[in-house]
Amino acid sequence: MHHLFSQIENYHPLSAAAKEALQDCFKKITLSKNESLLNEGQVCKQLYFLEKGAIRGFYNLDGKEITHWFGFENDFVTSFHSFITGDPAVENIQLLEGCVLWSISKEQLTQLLDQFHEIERLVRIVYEKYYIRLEERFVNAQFKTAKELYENLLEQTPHILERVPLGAVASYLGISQETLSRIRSQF
Amino acid sequence: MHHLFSQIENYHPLSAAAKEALQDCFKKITLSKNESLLNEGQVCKQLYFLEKGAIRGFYNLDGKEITHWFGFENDFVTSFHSFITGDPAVENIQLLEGCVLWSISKEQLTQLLDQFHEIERLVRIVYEKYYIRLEERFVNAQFKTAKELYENLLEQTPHILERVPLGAVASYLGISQETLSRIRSQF
DNA sequence: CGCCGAGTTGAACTGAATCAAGAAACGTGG
DNA sequence: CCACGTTTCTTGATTCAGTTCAACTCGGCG
Repeated sequence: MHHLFSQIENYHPLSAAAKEALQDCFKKITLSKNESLLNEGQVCKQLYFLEKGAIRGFYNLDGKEITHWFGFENDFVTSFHSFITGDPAVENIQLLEGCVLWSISKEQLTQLLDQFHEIERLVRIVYEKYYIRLEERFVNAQFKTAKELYENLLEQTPHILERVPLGAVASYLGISQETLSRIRSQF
Repeated sequence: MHHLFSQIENYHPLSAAAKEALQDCFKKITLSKNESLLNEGQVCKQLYFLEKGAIRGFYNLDGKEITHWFGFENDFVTSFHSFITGDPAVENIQLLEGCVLWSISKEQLTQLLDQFHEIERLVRIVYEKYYIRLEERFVNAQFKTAKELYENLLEQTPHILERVPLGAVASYLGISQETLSRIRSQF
């Protein structure tokens, strides 16, 4: 739990009271490779903090699995759309490795947001960071060649290439697995 | 100002005190077509609410202007990355039509976030909505043909096609102006 | 009236997808 | 610890959607 809070306080420091309240909510989960956190059609009612391991979010398109995000150590993970709106998720969340997670329910989080201004702030700041991440990825994705996308990945998030099957990386970049394989062989 | 608050309270209702404080901060601005709200290299220190008109955000890539978002009536508008991080913006913000805007500075907003939990919540909820929007657009953009992108635009945001020059729409969709022109002629 | 920006149309080119087959790596049970 | 089947990755040949470059049309505005 130590680690969880040191990461959280990287975003925004918390009072003892707020930490205590959070402590009562977060539950530790350990799952093994290939297990699912969420299947499409379900409503995502949990927010997770990923302490150790790797996770992917993917959806099905014409019989293919399109991975649209990865989660690694110290990432917050959820099916954002479903978690916020309460709609059934269109995506699946699956473990790429055995993982150690901390879980909190939407209900619990909502209560904490009511009770603690500082937790509302924490969440606001986390959103800012994640919005910027998504924006950067979006701007990057458009108007870049497959080779440039690969180079960006190599520079910015090389751990993805090391820990994730090629097919998942390819769909994440928006290119075919064959193309990614060919590009990689040039390096 | 009436209108501004009715829109804001669509996201989250506010107490009289919070509204009063906001009222003191928001300043009305009227600008005409083609004027700039922000140029690349500047730090964006203002958040705008767009009451009337149309705006685009674009950046330069290989001598081309890539429009990556549009703002219309009732949108919040800023150079998000720059506003949050304080880094110089890579993008420009330009009016596509004459606009009526309400402006608040980052400094002012920061103070309000400290004073009012409910404003912190308002902002948090606005972020959620905008994050979901961006996510949807991102998922849409990847793996769709030019024709599908056009059809989506027609269905979901036809006002963009009606109020924006074709070249800007094309770069927004991530396709060339010529391709967009050809596709449009098929309908 | 003639210029200028915006949009259209045509022809050639190309990056990446697709289809197809084979090689390597992986892990599971005998 | 090896054999077999499955999944993952590579390589080749072909095809195609969309880009690029270039010329042309159209409508407004000084």
